[in-house]
Amino acid sequence: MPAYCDVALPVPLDRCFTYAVSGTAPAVGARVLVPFGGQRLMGVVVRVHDDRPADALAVKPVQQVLDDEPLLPDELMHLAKWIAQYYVAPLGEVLRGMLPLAAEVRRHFVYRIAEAGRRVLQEGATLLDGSMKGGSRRSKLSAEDQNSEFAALNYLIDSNAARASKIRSATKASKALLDGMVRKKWLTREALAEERDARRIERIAVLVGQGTGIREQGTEGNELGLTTGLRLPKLNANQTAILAEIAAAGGRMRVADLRESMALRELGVPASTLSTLVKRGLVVIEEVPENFHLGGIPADGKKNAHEHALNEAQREALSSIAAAMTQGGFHPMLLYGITSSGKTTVYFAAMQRALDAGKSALLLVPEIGLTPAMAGQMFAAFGSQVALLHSGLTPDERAGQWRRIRRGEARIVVGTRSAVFAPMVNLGLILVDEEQDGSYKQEETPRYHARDVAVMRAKFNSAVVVLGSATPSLESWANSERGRYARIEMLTRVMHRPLPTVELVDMRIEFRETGREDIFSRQLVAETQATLDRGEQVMILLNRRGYSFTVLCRSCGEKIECENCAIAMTYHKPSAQTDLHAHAGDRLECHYCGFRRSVPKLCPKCGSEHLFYLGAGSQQGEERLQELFPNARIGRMDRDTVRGRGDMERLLTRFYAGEINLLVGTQMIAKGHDVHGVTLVGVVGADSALGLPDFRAAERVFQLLTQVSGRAGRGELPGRVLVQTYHPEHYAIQCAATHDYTGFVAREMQFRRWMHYPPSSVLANVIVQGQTLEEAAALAATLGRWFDSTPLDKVRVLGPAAAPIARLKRIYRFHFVLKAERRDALGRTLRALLAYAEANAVPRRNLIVDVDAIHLM
DNA sequence: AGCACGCCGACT
DNA sequence: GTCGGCGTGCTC
Repeated sequence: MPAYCDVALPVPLDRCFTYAVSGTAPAVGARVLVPFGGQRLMGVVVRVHDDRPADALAVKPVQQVLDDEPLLPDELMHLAKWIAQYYVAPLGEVLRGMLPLAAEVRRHFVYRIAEAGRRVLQEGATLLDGSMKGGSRRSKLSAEDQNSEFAALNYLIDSNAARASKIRSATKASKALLDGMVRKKWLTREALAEERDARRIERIAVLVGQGTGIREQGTEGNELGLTTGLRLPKLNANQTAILAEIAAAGGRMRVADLRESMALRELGVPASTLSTLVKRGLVVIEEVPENFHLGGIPADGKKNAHEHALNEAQREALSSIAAAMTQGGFHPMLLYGITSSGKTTVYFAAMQRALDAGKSALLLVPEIGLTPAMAGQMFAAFGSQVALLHSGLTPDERAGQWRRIRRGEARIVVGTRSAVFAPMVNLGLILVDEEQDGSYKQEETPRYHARDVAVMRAKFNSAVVVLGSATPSLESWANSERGRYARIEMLTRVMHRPLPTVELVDMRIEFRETGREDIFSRQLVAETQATLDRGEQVMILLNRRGYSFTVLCRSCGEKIECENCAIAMTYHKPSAQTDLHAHAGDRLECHYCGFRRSVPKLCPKCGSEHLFYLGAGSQQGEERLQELFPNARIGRMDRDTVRGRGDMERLLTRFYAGEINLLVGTQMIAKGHDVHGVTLVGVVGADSALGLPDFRAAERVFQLLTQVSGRAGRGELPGRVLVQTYHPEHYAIQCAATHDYTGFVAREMQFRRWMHYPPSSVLANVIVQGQTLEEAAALAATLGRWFDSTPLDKVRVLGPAAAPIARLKRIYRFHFVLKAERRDALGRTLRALLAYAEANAVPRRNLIVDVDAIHLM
């Protein structure tokens, strides 16, 4: 019987730890609770063995095995190891990201009184007196806190050990105060961790007498049909109403639903009425683990309903995907379908085919793509087989969904980035919608790209993976050119609607002719007016939020920078009522760290009063549009007006209903909304990104322009797009204007080849950070010396250089960019670099390794 | 990453 | 002389 197991723990260490097991060894893939340092952590067993560790004395025992069977199937363990290797990330941190079951373990500390604490308490009177006199004295504690300390000591002398929350409620002693007492050795603290059932308990009101046949005897007794044989106590109107409600629901009803329904009827039945009924024995409350609720959506949709509506291109796409599934084995595919070609319909049909074949299917969508409308469609089509995984779930809900999927109850899963780890049973199909979307890349360790993980997962599962996009990333396009991905094309819009006509407005000429720096060109103003006059709708993309994105001092030339970041601050005007910010005053805001400050009257650097507000954001755009079109019904969509999920839906609903006929916003408005009344799309300042020091700038601009253009003409009427630009000759702009994806790709590939950027190379960004400029520079120099002195195997290194954002949240940053022709060479170099860093006092926390970085900031 | 342990300044 | 600040180094 194996005596040891290796456990991956969620700590930034590139190794596992060995623990002793007693009795039956846990399975690989099971979670365990283990002591680690002064804490208890949840880890995942990665190996069970009998190899006595070199330092056998140090081995501690596993505290508790949390899963009898592997929680993570082999497939996901394999995937985790691949991610750890590929992204140079600790396995334990990868596994933590895969398991949304943190809610099932409760970690806490218990406090006990120590010898010193008892002494303090005994000598309490005198000590207290003494210290009170010193009142202010050395201790920063207030008299109140000191009293709490004594109260806590008194409390703990009675109750042997207690948790912080308990002590707090009894004595008002905060956790910080308790930890202070631990430092003074008055208390001891012990880390504990234990399993808990994360399922929500739901309360169900059940009529007493139900199931005895009484109810079924029907209406002869009285309208409640439950009185026969029972002495009917006197009931008031509220009580009768509740009983009637439960009876109408068949004698059992969730308490939450009951409340809802009583409230809806405006009966104003107080919650206490139910407890009265319980006390009187007429109703019992059952507590059962919560099941999944569909909120009244029909459980099973019409089978293959979507396939009826398929056009020829869609049918062909579907049959390619279906054929791959039938054939079996790993089939990566790129679905290149122009905007409004109906990719979503194909996804639905393909998922249905997977179900028909007894397989499960996973649909990944960008963060912003999982709208309630989309969720509604999923439920309508697949009913209770659907599980949703998105950032809006509480940890408990997430755990609940995860379990449903793991048990095989949910065979259709829709979710954002981390849903790529959903524990699907019999996975047959993975779909990645908008595969080029940047939100698939996780911006913290492990820095994986969900699209690439999806491809590997499909490979490990011999499944079909479909990457869908109107503007595929260059990486995916290159893979399809090389034949690594099969390419499916859908090049016509549904109903044969024409693509919108795109016209460029050269803002240099506009300035020359008007002599003014207006946000909106004369042409855009005129066409907007004409479109609104025809009763049609307009969307205007203004891809910066706030009012002005820079405040410049005309005297010294400095821009006002954030205190924490090397970033110009954005000016936000006093709130229009559309802003949801609680304190939406006149302010400057840093869009990277959230820092806010008041708007200075004088330049903070030189004291000049000649401050100049530069560049128009969406807020200013809205204001200007209100001046230009006083009769338009204007809406604004950006992070200031859309905070929660519901906000976006509400705004879109109003837009859809025509309550809004002119919508201005940031790139949020470009993503996938299907509003049929839009016939004009205006694009303002989207090309400013072309000036950024970012090798993907042109690709991003092209994608954004294509996406937002795709919002025009989705209904009966043809669409038109006006793009205001200072770079009308740039190929990203030109190709977007002519709907020429392949033309764009050809030009951009050439650039990437020349510069050895992906997909002509593989790339990693290594950021070196420090609290001070000196520290960061010194660490960067240390690594720089390694690069200088080490012969690298087909890896080019750029740097050290100041990172494009040289300071972020008060951290100074330098970076290296590594480019290699081959993946394995890059990985070897990164690992060697980390080894050198460890050996040369460069702490791991000062290094960020970003493999396949999507931006180099 | 936590969290321990250990060395140093501030105040009785 | 003690407390509490925070810099180094380890975690099976």
